[in-house]
Amino acid sequence: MIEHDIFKALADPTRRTIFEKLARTNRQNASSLREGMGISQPAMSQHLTVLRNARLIREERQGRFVYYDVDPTGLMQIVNWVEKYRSYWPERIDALKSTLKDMDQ
Amino acid sequence: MIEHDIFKALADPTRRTIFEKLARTNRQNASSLREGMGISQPAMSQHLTVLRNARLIREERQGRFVYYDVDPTGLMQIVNWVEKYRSYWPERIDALKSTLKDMDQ
DNA sequence: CGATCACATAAGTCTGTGCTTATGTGATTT
DNA sequence: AAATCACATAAGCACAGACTTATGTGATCG
Repeated sequence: MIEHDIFKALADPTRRTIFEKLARTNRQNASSLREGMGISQPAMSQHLTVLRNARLIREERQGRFVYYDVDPTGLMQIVNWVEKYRSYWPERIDALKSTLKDMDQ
Repeated sequence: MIEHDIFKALADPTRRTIFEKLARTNRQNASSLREGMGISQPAMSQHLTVLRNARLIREERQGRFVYYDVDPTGLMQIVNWVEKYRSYWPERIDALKSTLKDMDQ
């Protein structure tokens, strides 16, 4: 089940950080992603494998480097999942959205 | 962090089943939700607490019964999260969506 | 060709969590 | 009031998973 892999992958805060970091900078290899994160090289490698299996990121090998970027497939799977429950979305979506934005502060 | 609670909550297959079951039937109490799920009453109680804390469901106490239904707040938080990465969505969204639908079969 | 690099895999540890049984709590029924 | 119900909480167990150090692998460089 792909959606299971996605939610599992995003349930870990370190992996969400990696994903968000990768979403800001267009393309990065494993080593440069690791900078400032305070985790070992194997830990990063394992996290990247989980994110890749969930199709949230994809890799592009170039010599001895492996570059990563966001894979839209995983994101679209999430959109697909929430849309199954669209009937529960409130009518005034924009109002709720700004409320949620305030909650983040 | 609310989004952490949401992804954690949805990372468990039993909790996704409960949520989906609840989304199909408008309102149900804990006992009737438990039917056919093969888990103990405390397990159900614990799962419902996790889903409620993530604001994916909400409760309405009525005497000794507790009825649950889908809380739009959690769903909207997910929409909010994925929309941060909207720039990565492919141009031909509909095409990808039908591809993903085929993958589910 | 040997050394070094970027990354993957192996193996072990420790914490988190999903489950159970047992028991508590408050509302309802008889 | 006592019994029963619907559900919550406590405590303990077993497995999953996030981390580490050690080592393997394949590409690049001097």
